[in-house]
Amino acid sequence: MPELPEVETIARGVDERLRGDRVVEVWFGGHTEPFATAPAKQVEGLEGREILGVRRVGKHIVCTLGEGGKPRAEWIVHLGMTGRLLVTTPEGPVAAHTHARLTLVSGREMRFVDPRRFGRLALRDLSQEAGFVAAGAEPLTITADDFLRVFRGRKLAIKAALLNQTLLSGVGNIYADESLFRAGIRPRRMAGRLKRAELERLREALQLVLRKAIELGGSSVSDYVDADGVKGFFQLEHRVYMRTGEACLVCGEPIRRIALAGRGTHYCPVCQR
DNA sequence: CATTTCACCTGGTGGC
DNA sequence: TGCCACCAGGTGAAAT
Repeated sequence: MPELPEVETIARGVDERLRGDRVVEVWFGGHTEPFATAPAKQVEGLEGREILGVRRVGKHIVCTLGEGGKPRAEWIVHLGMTGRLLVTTPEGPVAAHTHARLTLVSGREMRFVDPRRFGRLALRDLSQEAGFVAAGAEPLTITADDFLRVFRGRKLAIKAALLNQTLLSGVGNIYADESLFRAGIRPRRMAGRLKRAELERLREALQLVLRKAIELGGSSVSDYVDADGVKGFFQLEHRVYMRTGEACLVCGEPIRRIALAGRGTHYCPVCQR
């Protein structure tokens, strides 16, 4: 489900609602896949702690837990393809595939739901480990020079490069396709062969699309919802993603779909060179 | 090393 | 209706 704008929307929503709240009790479901850190260690880091803040790092949601205002641990949630992080009341019906429930002093509850179980939950004990940092550059604020540097010499398709989280952290399939369309660049072009002007167009298109998507609460293609269960609206602004065979909104040519880097990739053969 | 492919899961859709 | 193939917002391990 979630790329940078969706994760940002959820992180902001959880931060607004739960900052200053305190974890009373943690419940975990029986599936093992979501646990990148042993459940017992996660319980230890969470229970009794105050939520000092919640932020997005790449596609990860980082909840800082502490005592007396001092950070002691980070609970890191990655939503995979179908993960949801919801703030609810304990009485609300529990959705299928709920893997974690955190009851809070305020009487609310935070839930992690993920049908496909590609999502991951981890805990970093800040007395033993450093805080979580992204592997790649931040797409929203990367400078023109750094953007050029990221792709220089790369012998892979620009679409594949955009999806590589160690280069940029946060771009996924929707926003890769949408930014390449707006920059007029074919997804298969080799990253290292793009001209300076093309890469600058791409950076501007990417940042525009990401900012606009955050404003609209993300893209709800099938089942994405924010921390309150509310859908986003950026899917109404998609120009190529999941529009295979439909007319290009600029030139009328049918939008094409190819497989690239194992992902469905959508582009206009006329507008993108 | 850099790059590519595929397995990991459930659920929805569309063809027969 | 049932069955099956294929597809889906991601990523890491294995292969090349």
